[in-house]
Amino acid sequence: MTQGTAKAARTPAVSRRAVLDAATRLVEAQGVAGLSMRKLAAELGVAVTSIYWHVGNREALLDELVQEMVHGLDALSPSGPDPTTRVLSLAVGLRRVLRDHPHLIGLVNERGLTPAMFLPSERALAAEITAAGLTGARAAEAVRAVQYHVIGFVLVERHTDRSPEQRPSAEELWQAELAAPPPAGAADSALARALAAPVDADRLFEISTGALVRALLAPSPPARET
Amino acid sequence: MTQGTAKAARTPAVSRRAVLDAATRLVEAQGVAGLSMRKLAAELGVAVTSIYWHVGNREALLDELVQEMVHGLDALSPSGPDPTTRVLSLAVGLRRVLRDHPHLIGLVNERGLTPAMFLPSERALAAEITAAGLTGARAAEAVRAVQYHVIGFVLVERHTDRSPEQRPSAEELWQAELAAPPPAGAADSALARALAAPVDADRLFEISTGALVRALLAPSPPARET
DNA sequence: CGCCGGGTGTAACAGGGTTACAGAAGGCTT
DNA sequence: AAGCCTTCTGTAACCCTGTTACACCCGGCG
Repeated sequence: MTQGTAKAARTPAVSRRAVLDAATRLVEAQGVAGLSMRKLAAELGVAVTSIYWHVGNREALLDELVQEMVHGLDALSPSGPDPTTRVLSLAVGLRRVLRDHPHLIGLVNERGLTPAMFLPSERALAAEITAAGLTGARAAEAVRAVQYHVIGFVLVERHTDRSPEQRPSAEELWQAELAAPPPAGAADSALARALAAPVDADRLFEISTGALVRALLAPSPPARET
Repeated sequence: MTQGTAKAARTPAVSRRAVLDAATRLVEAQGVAGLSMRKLAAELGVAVTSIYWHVGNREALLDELVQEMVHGLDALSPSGPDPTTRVLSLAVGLRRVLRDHPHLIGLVNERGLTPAMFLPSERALAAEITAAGLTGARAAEAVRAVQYHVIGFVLVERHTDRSPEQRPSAEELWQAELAAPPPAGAADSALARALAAPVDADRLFEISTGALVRALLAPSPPARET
């Protein structure tokens, strides 16, 4: 179904490509929830059934979008002199790609394509972490730790980005904390002031990822000595 | 609107509490998307408008649910002898609570209540990190790094949990990697085998969080010296 | 007694995904 | 050339969603 292998009969009003492009545009503009088959048809000046003809389904349409977007993740190559900075460069690149397609993670999540999506970066990470001297299960844990950290970070970022009006914002909450002097445990006013400031996501990512990677690639075993 | 302060006239068919409880049940069972006002009304044996009378809105209803659930996050207390293990215990507790309410994060996210939700844990983390010797901006960065890490980890976990059928599972992908010997960079077969195994989330969380916290609380400054 | 107001129900609106069905138009076979 | 077959489009409907205008019931109060 959907196209087959024969040639086009009449000159089509829309093509599968046009539908996919318009859908991409809609998703990028209004999010996944903003993609409706009727809106799509209206934007293309076409009846809804034509959409259904070219891409069979809303699910299938999203599937296709995800497949296309995921291919943008293949070109991740590390850079830097030592393994630590190379792993960090991979993490930074992965975050950048994920941030550039904010709806990608959600889509991939709904479609259950997460493993396939992250295989390329997983492979690159594995190579660098092997080069750093880790092997076997230790290396696998390090790979996954970095992956989870980066993906999770972007997910949190996306969450905070998507809610423009925070009822009691973190800033307000911590400024209230500053007002009431020392009844709770907020003794360090500099800390409270810093927590009242908005998050510098770039810097935070650099710091936390750097700390994680350095600790993971350190020679000492991951068990703590009290 | 919605109740006011007067006494009940006739014996009401449903109460605000009953609506909230039924809604909680529905959300826990079928997720946020599974909560529809009509389903809710049907389950309570009542017309839709009654739902609207007691809780004004779907948004308001979800708001209320979130408020109730968030209060379950207040009781997080650290345990352990040294700051590192105490911070780790906070991280573990936060992850446990979040995992126990899988829909909580999504709800809170949609409602923009994330800062309020995580203020208690933020406060506890700040206290422990201060006790570890960090101050001011450094301490704030550490607090947020741990927070982002834990929340992100749970988000990733939730994502992987919610998709039961992964088209090409990570296991299959890495086993295919094992079959083709050394054309790509997958030299370490033990690593590939480890990556082909399913993720042990508990262990991974312990390892990655431990590494992160230990690196963050280490005396050396977070800037890397190339 | 009549009025007021809390609480409920009926029915409708707009907007979503999806599809049964009819039709148009070119390519192909006979 | 006639006719069928396939591709593609449009109309109209079905069922779902959130939401609301309106009428209604019924206990308390003046």
